[in-house]
Amino acid sequence: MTGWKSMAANKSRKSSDTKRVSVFDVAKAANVSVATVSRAFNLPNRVRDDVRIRVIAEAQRLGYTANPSAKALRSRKTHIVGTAIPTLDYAIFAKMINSFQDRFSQNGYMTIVLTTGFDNKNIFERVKMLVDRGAEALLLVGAIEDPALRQFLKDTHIPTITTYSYLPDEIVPSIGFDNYGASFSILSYLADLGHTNFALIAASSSGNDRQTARIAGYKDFIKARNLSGADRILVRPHEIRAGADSVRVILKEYPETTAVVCTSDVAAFGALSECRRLGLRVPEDISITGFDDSDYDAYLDPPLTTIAVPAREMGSVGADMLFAALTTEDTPHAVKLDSQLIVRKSACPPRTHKIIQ
Amino acid sequence: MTGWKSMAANKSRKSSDTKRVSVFDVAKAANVSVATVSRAFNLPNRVRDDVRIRVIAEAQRLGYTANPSAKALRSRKTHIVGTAIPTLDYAIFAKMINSFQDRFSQNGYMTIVLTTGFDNKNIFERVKMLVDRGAEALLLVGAIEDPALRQFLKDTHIPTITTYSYLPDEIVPSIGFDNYGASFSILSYLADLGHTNFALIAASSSGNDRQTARIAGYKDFIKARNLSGADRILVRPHEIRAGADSVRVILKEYPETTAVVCTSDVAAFGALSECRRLGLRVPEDISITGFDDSDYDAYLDPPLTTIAVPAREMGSVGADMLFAALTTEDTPHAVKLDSQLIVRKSACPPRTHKIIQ
DNA sequence: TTGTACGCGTTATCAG
DNA sequence: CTGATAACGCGTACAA
Repeated sequence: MTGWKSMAANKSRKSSDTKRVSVFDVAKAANVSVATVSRAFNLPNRVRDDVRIRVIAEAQRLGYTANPSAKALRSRKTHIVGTAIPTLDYAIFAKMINSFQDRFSQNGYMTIVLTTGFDNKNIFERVKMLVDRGAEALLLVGAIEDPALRQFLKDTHIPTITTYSYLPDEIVPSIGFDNYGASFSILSYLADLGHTNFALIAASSSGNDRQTARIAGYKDFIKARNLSGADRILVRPHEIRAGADSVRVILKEYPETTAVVCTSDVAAFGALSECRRLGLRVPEDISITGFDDSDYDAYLDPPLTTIAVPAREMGSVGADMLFAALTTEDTPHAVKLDSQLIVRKSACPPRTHKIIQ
Repeated sequence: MTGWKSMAANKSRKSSDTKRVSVFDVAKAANVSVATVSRAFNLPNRVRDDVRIRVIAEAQRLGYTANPSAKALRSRKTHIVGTAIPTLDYAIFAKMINSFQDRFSQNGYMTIVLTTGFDNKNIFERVKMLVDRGAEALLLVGAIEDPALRQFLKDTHIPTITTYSYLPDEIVPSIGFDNYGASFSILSYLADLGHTNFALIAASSSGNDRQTARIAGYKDFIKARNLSGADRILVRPHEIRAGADSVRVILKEYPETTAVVCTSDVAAFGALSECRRLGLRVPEDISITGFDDSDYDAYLDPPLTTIAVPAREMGSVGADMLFAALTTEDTPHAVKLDSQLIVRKSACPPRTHKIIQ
């Protein structure tokens, strides 16, 4: 039990009884100049083999590791990349960050994550924090809604990409999929099944272009096909409970509804569970669809029909894109990933019978 | 479309056409020395009011923000905290990191996250990465299994805490709950219901003290009460599918089993779903319990009886503990959080009938 | 209260 | 291929 705590109590010197070893120490030990030590690590082929080997050996023996701050100060490279995402509590973001971080760390970069909530109108402050902290590149989510942030990005030229939405007209490269089209494809599937009466459970679209696009896709499809339900839209936070509440409202207010479309799996899950609690059969009495393709969707009762979102891929290829940008390689301006309709069992042709309410 | 890309293509100068403004620039603009500028920000009360105001104003106007690397180099404070966790893909860790990061960022610290997988025997490398990168403090998960890491932590005295397990004898402070006891409490509940034939679905315990403790709790309880199933233990990764596969094996190999205990909710969820697929009723035919209390547990069919894990709390009070340690305040050596048995509907007294296999 | 000057640990630029 | 030395941008004795 002689951990750092006993040390910390000793106010005189905090965690540095044995002062950190620097290039200087290694230089002395290896009988070379500091410049050579630095080169031995950073430009290995510009130092004679035996010297390099000796230097590295001494460094190893002394336990030397370059001070990242000094390194960053001099080289102007922090090797830190910043990410601003709505939340880690939501599986798709966690999944994306997980693969992003995993991939980027292979390039010697560390990932700082900052959560911002779902409304992109207020992320400027957070993003500035990130770059003030030395982030060399940025990973964002969705469209850049704040004009101030947009201007900032233009001015500073800091490599940035944005994810989840395919945004060919955005000022920074994007990697994502067509949220509008995804809505279309799921509505199209339901319409082909024979549904004409829809309802939508969505999250707030304020500063959230993914929700905005999904909702727009829903509305436009319905209008285009002359179906009904274009304004049967319930907006609630991304929570299971919200899905449950919403479906109850739908059943009561719009009993003609035969298909409930959700812009997230959690909402769909809540809706599913509430229907069961109410004694309604899904999909026989009512069809329900999700969005995300969470791991558990396939194991639900009934298995959830949904849209598969390439979360992991956005993280890993997003990392590659950003790294390419960092190294001045050419980067595609926008890459469009597929979002696939996953047909399972939570939707079927509309009921022809009455449901007891 | 004049983002950073067009700039990056211009190899001559990357993202710094307008060179960063420094204390020097502000000093000049405000007609004071650099020292005063520095003081205006860091020791505000040691500079005359009107001067300070002028300096801050000029800084604002020029868009000055201190270079974090220079600051860190000089002050020996990076304001970065490192976290090494198994994965972000698993909700409880994501949840913990989310609240940790949220809390710590309020203290002006940035959080670097590095994933390590579930086996703590190999995290030393990753942890060293973190401190080499300037992490002032560390958040780990579970017992410190690697002697090299243990020694490293002792030598460097870098503030570290470990989470998820209550570990009063660990060399660093811990915040977590009694995993062993949690197993006991769920087994106890099932035994009181009348169960005598158990099976366990667990994850690998290699370098994972939480699993080790939960498995030990399971075994010990069964032996202590002279029940059966102490060695009916299936070890599979934390995946839904693994839970499904496992329960099938149990049904086939150990048909006498009436209660399946899982060390994670995902496993339990998979087991639940597989039972349904097999036409078995839960809990009438077989009882199943989970571990974690994921958000969706309450909405499952049947709602899952499980152990509630204080993930969010571990993150936020863990952040507080670490911050206290960083500021040389006294820190409790180990804080024990509650893990509560949440009784829902996935367990009941054992069947008295035969189940069709 | 303010300014001068030094050093934090590296890397980059020159000579040699 | 190697060594001396000048920055990098900031905080802080010390002196004024």
